[in-house]
Amino acid sequence: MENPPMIGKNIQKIRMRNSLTLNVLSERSGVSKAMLSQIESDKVNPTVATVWKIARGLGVDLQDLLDVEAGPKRKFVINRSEMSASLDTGENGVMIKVLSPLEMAGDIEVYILQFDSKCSLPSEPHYSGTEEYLTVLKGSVKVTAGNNTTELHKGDFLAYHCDIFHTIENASASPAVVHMVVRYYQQHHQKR
Amino acid sequence: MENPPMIGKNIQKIRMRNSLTLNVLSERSGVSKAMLSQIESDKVNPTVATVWKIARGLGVDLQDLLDVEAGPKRKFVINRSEMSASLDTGENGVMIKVLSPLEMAGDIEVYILQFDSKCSLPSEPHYSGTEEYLTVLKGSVKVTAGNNTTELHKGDFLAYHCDIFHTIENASASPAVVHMVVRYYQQHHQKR
DNA sequence: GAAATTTGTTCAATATAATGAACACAGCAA
DNA sequence: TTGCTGTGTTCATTATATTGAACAAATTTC
Repeated sequence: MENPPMIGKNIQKIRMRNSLTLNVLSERSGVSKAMLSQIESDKVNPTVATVWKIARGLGVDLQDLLDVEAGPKRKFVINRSEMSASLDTGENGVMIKVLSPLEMAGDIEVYILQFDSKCSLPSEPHYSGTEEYLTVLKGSVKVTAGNNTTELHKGDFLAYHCDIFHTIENASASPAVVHMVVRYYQQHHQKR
Repeated sequence: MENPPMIGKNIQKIRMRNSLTLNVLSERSGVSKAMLSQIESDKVNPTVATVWKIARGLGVDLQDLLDVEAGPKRKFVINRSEMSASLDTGENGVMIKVLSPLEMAGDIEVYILQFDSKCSLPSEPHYSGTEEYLTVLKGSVKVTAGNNTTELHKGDFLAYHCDIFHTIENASASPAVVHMVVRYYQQHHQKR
């Protein structure tokens, strides 16, 4: 969204579609008829509370009145060879492959984690609201978040919040492979 | 969304997370420091234009400031045995295991797809904005979306929009296994 | 320690969102 | 024609969002 949203036309479109009159919408929403007219012709900058009332009166969600720009559809193919070089985490024995391309960073990221025997991968807390989805492809691992430990074996799936310190550990004598998805609810950006 | 949104706390949370001061955010957004303070303490009903400026200054989308508080934190462990029975798709030869629990349906869903040799899985268009993330765990598959076909081999990763008719096909003579994540951008809601 | 800088908060003034009433223009009935 | 009922638009007033400056409290600097 590059420009301030043009809510006026959206509201009018939805109102027309439902064959509602300004008087009726005014009654249903609690917003004066005059205000509705001025908003629809983009003559004023309405308050979010007012727009919310209108959305309620129309029976739609607030998001529907704000311009939801479709945004460019993305399609990324990452061949195994083009894949970004494996990261080393300082902790030895863990190989991290980033499957998702850089353009998706901060939105949703996909990794393959390869654990040697007897090694672990600690993680700092991510941004609040972030979630991780683990699928064990080979071997078994122990996931500890806070004071909560879960043991996972091949084929198991785990979804958990990761805004606290957490660690993934392979305590067994054989290697383990984990598919991991990190999803950021609100995209983060550079620090000051 | 049943009550008018509490944008104040959301704005403050994001600003704090990025260690931004009111002065800095004021410069970046073009909204006065005084206004920012009052908005964060929910003392006024800001204009949509103002909130949009703030979102721009924070580098986030307008939706992120209006979003209702992120519900209860979830943690799901799905053992391989407890996993929902494999779905049959009508098309023979494709086994679909749903890793993510029912509570996550419509938000983000995780599957393991097992393809026998020479079989395919067609899919109706999902909701607009939906994306799929494929990781090939074994074998190779061909993904066709619209008139666009991509060939993937073991270890490859693919991210693509799936609001059009698309199909995943295993043309080879050996079975294939695919890890698939479906992510719905806007939660769908009831029509009027 | 005191002064200077930075934090976020309130204050009075201004710009403007929001309102109810009056308005203009339609279609429709006598 | 003359009303009459409904549409959406402007008008004058009120309510309030927004601002720059002044403010107090915490932190840094000398």
